[in-house]
Amino acid sequence: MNIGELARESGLPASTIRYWEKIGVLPKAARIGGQRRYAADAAHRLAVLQLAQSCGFRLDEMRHLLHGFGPGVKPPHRWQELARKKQQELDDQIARLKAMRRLVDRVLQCDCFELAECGRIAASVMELASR
Amino acid sequence: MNIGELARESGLPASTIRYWEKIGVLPKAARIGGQRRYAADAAHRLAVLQLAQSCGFRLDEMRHLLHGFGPGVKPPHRWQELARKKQQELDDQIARLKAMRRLVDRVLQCDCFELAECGRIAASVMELASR
DNA sequence: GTAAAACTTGAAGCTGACTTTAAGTCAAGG
DNA sequence: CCTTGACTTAAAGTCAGCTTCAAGTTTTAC
Repeated sequence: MNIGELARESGLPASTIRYWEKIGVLPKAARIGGQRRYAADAAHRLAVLQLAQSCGFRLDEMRHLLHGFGPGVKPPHRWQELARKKQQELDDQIARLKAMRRLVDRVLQCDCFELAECGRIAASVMELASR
Repeated sequence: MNIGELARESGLPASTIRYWEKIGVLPKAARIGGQRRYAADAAHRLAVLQLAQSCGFRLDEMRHLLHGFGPGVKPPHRWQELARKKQQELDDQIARLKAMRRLVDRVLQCDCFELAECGRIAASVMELASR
């Protein structure tokens, strides 16, 4: 499989695949005549990376994700610290977004002319300040 | 009030206040001897903007937020479209994060050596692909 | 009156994650 | 064999949202 096919299969632009390889998120691909060749599971690995990315992993965190795989070591074991930390971050982020959702609700119910005299907005501002 | 006092009151760096003015998120402040002077409610307006920002509004969206205020028009009315759209965005993002949380859970319970043979990860990837 | 602190501006620099460009190399079809 | 399309690289450009810098001006305190 060359990079174009992998791009089509994974839904990522080829430029992104090259970029991920360049910064070490992907291992260096084997070359034939200078061009990258990928095994059949490459798309699967990319899918895992896309999953990780959409789970809020940054590229530098993702660099460590695929390294664990190999004979003798169960990767999830290596992932545990990373994943638990990320779980906490996700929980925090969900809580924050829910708070935002409530604030937007409250502002929508507001009916006043002046910012300064708006109790709902003031309350929201207080709530915000307390985080 | 000069920019330094406003910075202390709002908790924002002066550089950010200047930047927000420059890109039109804040109206141009009145000047005395070339230096910005602010009325007492300026900090409150900044707080509203910080609130909006932490509700996920980007700066270009925030540009419209303070415009509604003035005699005769209730700002929340103007905000409704923006806010409802943002509510939808927030709901989507919350749903996404919850899905991510489940996926990280699942990966943590995984116990296999190879990506390709991992049913849990594969299932997560499917779930990802379906969004 | 003078020195320090705070202000002013425009421009450049920063981070993260790419995308685009330029100039060149390789591969597949006819 | 030749054209066309896909590939290669390094380097520069992009976006958001600032921060930092340099050089100069204004205010404030003594």
